[in-house]
Amino acid sequence: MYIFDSVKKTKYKFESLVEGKVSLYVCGPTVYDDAHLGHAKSALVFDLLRRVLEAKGYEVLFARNITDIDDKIINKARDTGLSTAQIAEQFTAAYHRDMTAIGVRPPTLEPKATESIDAMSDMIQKLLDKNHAYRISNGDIYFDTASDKNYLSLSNRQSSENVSRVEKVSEKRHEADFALWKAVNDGSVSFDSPFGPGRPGWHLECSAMIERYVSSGEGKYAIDIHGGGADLLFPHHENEAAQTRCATNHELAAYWMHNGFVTIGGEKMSKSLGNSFFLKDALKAYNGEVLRFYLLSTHYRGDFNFNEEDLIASKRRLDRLYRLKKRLFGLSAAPIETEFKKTLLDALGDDLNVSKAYALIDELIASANDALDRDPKDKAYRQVLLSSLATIEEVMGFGSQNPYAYFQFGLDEATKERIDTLVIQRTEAKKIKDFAASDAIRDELAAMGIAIMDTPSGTFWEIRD
RNA sequence: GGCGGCAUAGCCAAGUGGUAAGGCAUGGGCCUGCAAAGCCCUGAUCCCCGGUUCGAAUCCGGGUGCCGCCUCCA
Repeated sequence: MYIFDSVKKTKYKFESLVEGKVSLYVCGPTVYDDAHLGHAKSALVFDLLRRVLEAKGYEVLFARNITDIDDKIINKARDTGLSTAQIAEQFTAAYHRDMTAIGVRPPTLEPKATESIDAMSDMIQKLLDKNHAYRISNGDIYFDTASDKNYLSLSNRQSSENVSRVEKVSEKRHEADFALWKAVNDGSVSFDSPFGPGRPGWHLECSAMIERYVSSGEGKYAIDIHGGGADLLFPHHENEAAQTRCATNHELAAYWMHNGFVTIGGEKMSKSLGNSFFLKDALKAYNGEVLRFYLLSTHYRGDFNFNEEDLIASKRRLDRLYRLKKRLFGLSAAPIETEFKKTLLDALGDDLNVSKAYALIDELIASANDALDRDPKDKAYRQVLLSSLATIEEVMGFGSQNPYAYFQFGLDEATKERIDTLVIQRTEAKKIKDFAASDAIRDELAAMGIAIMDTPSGTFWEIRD
């Protein structure tokens, strides 16, 4: 397994801290709104990484947090008249629903910020004890960036001179110092702590939860891999790393991985730009697996420019996998180790070279169709093929749906029945060689967006894009 | 201004020294009553200039263009 470390900017052979085990932590969502395609991309990338590591035999501890307390959640609660807990609960459920739809498996651990306040208090206390943090008169506690000689080493910034746009607080020792704890005295949402009522700083959450739930203890690093979107490298991950480094005797992560952005028209998709494309809306028009296939189709480190034409091209590519599945429908075989699995994992093991993996899948499909044309009854071949397809489902996370249902995405039962009836009528017409009638029915179906295909085992139909 | 990324056929996109994977679209063939599906065939010398090398899309230097981080952000 090779991984590109986005801090050292080099691809390295991956060696886990503990033989046979991997700890992976990814920054999860702040649950104040629905997930957009950028959230989906990030979740998909690390879901794929986790699947690949597992397929390679590692036992993976995969943690992804839920930030369920934050100014944005408070604002949303105020705007809607709901409580922050209700907002957080609502959008956590929405997040889970959307992630499930695109085949992102639930993480091993999903710690919530509000349930980890004591872990954060512990870390703040350690930082205070070691003089890496200080308290100002209103009760806020700040991290002293100047006290960490390695601060800015993660994001490769020379000095904090350019880090001047953080909020101005006169009592801060340095402009770059960031809040660990915000004291609350006005009765708004707060949590009890040894430092009085208040709320934790965002950067602190991840460090504290990693230390509490994931860290293996006293090695050189707390965890193997820390992941997230490229926009988190600075300041979020820089600050996380500083907190962990100063509060404990270890660095935060042995490897850092950052995924590129989803862009629209070449510009980063973000809430602040107002060009967000919500996953739940995309899911109304497209099968979740199609979105998974599409969003994973290019290398994770590059930016991903979303557009519907490419999405349709991806859908057509995935369609081919499902047509092959139709040809094998109902067949099963005991899984065996295949050469395909080895080459697929080799491709993905090279810093998740998905393009290469997709090419292997395309080639598998073409050769399988060819082989099935020549000899549909070759049992040994079918066993190998079924095993290869099972590998695709397990590692890539797509291809697991019923192939007939896949091609009926979005149709209601009445429409399906209507189509089935027409197909039967057409078959009857064909039987008596009334081609004018059968072609007329085919045209009628085409007008409904339905394509039909005659095969040796019967006539099948598909919805067209 | 500081730091970083990207530029490969109509489109998407692999490929870090030896003469360009894969997909979508296009055109052709086989198959088909005709189609669809499927299979096969079909296209680029890799942004520009210079350099290193027997040899570079791949390394170095200089340009041009686009994007991102530096503020919450996947």
